[in-house]
Formats: sequence, C-alpha cells, structure tokens
Amino acid sequence: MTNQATKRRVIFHIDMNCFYASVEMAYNPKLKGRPVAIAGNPEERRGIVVTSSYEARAKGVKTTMNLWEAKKLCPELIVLRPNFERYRTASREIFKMLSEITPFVQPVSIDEGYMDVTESKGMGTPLDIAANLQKRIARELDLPCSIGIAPNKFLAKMASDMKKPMGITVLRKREMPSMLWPLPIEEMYGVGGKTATKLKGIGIETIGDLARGNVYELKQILGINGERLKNRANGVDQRPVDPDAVYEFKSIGNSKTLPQDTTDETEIRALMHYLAENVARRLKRKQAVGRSIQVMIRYHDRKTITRSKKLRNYIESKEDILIIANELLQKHWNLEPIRLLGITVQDVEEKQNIAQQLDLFSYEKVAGKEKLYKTINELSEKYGKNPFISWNTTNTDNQSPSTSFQKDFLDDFKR
DNA sequence: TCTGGGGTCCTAGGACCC
DNA sequence: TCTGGGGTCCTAGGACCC
Repeated sequence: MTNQATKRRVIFHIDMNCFYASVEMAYNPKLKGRPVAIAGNPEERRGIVVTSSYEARAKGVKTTMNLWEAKKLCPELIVLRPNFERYRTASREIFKMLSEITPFVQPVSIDEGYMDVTESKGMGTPLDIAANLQKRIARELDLPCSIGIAPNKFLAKMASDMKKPMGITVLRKREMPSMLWPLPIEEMYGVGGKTATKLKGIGIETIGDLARGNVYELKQILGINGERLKNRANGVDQRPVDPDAVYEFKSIGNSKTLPQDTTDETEIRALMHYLAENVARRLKRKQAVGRSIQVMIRYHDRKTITRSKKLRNYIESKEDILIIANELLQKHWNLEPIRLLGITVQDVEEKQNIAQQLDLFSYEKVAGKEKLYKTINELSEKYGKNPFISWNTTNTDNQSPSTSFQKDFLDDFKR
C-alpha cells in the first residue's frame, strides 16, 4: 500500500474567472469587452453587485458594492440579473470535463474546485494537463479560467489566484520564499479582516512573517486556527481531495432582506411561509431530512440573532418546518423592526442514510424499513402532519399538539 | 444612502451524567 | 457534608469564503 501521508501529490485548483459575467458573455458575445455587472434586483433598495467583468473592475466596480455606487463609478455599466440556471448548467459542463481527467475531483462552489492528478501521469505532465484543460474549457464553453498547480490544496488555491484571467501557475515548495511569503497577510486564504488585524497587532505583516511566527503567541490570539495558519504559510496542508464532500451537506437555509424594515405581522408571516416553502423544496430535491431548525432575525440596526431548536426526530415538510420556525420567532422576536429573516434546517441527512437510524428509534420491532415508511406515510396522511415531529422541551405550553399527537401515532403503530 | 444570500467550521458556556 | 474532573450534548455567536 502506498503511504498517502508522505506521498508527493499534484493538486490543481481550478478557478473560473468572473464566472457569472463570463457565462453571460459566452451566451451573448455582444457583451464582450464591455463593463458588465451581475446584480440583484435593481428596483429593490438592496441591489448589490455579485460579480463584474474586468472592464467594470477597471472602473472600480467591486463585488458587494451597492448598485448606485457602481453606476456612479461606471455610468455605462451593463447590469444583468443573475440567471442561476444558466450558471449551474455551465458549471455541470465544466465539472464533467474535469472528471474525464480524474475521478478525484472536489467541487467547492459553483465556479471552483480541486483535482488530484497525482495518478494521471498517462495524460502528460501536470502543465500539459492544465493547459489542455484550460484550452478545452475556453474552446467548448467560451469560458476563461485560472489553474493553480501545487503539492497541496492551500498552495494550489493561492497559485490559481496569482495569474488572472487565463493563468496557469505552478507553486512548488521551494518557490514559497519568492512567490508566497512576500504577499501581504490579508491575501492569504483563511485570513479575513479580523484575523489580519490581530496578526498585525503582533507584528505580522506578510505571509512570510506568519510562517516564522511563534506558535504559542499565535495560538493565544487565534486559538487552534493560529497553528493551522502557520502550517499553511509553511506549505503544510494534508487535506485530501474528497470527491464525496459535496454530497455531505450539513444545512440548507434561505434568508431574505425585506423591501423595508417592518413590524407588520402579516408581512412577516408571509415571508416565513415563503422561506419554509423554499427550504422544504430544496430538502426534497436532495431527498434529505433535518433534525434542527434555526431562525435568523436581523433587526433594523443590523443586529442579528440566531435561535435554534434541536428536535427529537427528523422533519422534512414545509408545515413542520414552519411550525418550529414560527415558534422560535414568536419566542425571541423583541418586536423591533425586522430587516431580514432566515430559516435554516441543520443536522441534515439524506433519507437513504436515515433508514438504519429510524430502525434504532422505532419502539417496536419492524419487519423492514418499507413497513416503517409505509406506516409513517399513512399516518402523515391521516393526521395531515409528520408523526415524527416532536419537541425536546418539557415546557407545558407547547405540549399539546405534539405529545398527544405522538401518542396517537404510537398507538396506531403498535397495532 | 451603505453593506445579499449561500454555506462551513470553531468556540464557549451551561446542563447533565458518571 | 462537600465537592474533583472528564465527557457529551445543546445553544448562540463569530469568522471566513464564494
């Protein structure tokens, strides 16, 4: 057996350049060479730039910038609404091409992913493989990308960022002192605004400074993350490329900023309805169920709270999600004007993985999973609600529907 | 007239059990 | 009558990324 840990690996990081804007340009070539921005609804006050073309960026347009601000900087800006279906289709095509090279492909978002091409020697040198892949994506899909080639994920990620658009960058360990270490600390993947400020507080200004930093001091200000970041800065990153990671989703949520801050209960109820429906639909599409519901409330002053409730059993329907979410909202809303609401289902599992667990908490011996499911479905029909829903709290005020309901269910079930 | 929406991972405190 | 230490679960919030 090969020793995975000590084996020299060849990792690619593929990064699509200005992905949404590039897809729109491929779809409508007349947009090429012009300043294009993809932005949320311009009629709504919350419209912001999601992505923009290089022509727009040259004028100072940036991601998350307010639309009116972007237009001020670039009056000729062409603003498009996002067309996610179009982007998902393009993304699928891209990942299909990657998986023709190796099965070790890990998508991390709609427009980027890692590949482990250590065992792909038959297809040429890593540089050949990368160049051919980049050419193919450009030729067949008319989309530009940058590729980083390195011995691990972190270095590959940093490398793909170094040449844009249409760059290919090799970053070997021996090249870290010249290519990586001189970069300012805030350009390191994993270092955001807060962490950068803390690091500068102890005199760390570049990635090289971090690589030489004192572990104990770093752990003191950043916890376990301090040690990890120092390792990364030294080119140490053992994380494997995991093709299954994409299927192991842990939460599914939906949130929405209201047109205006509001205390109007009708409007709030309608939004909760909409959010629960959305989440339930996406759960269903993934054939999944969840065990914990979280509600997020952002108030007029942007103060944000999250409140969650762990359930004893898995739920999936819009009705069940809405019951718990509304309960949380009612209990924790301080009646101040609300800016945004969100509902997230956590502890998500695919139904096929749940079958064994269902057996574990079914109180009676069941001949087979089918029978159990059949019973649940029949009872759901009968009671118009998932019988497996229940509350953890011993609170008497929400005892009524759930406990009596579950009792009914168990009675029926025992027969 | 500021700052959307989708996620993941980590931390910290309290409850509870042994 | 006093009271250690470890482990797990739950909840809330923070940081980061695209």
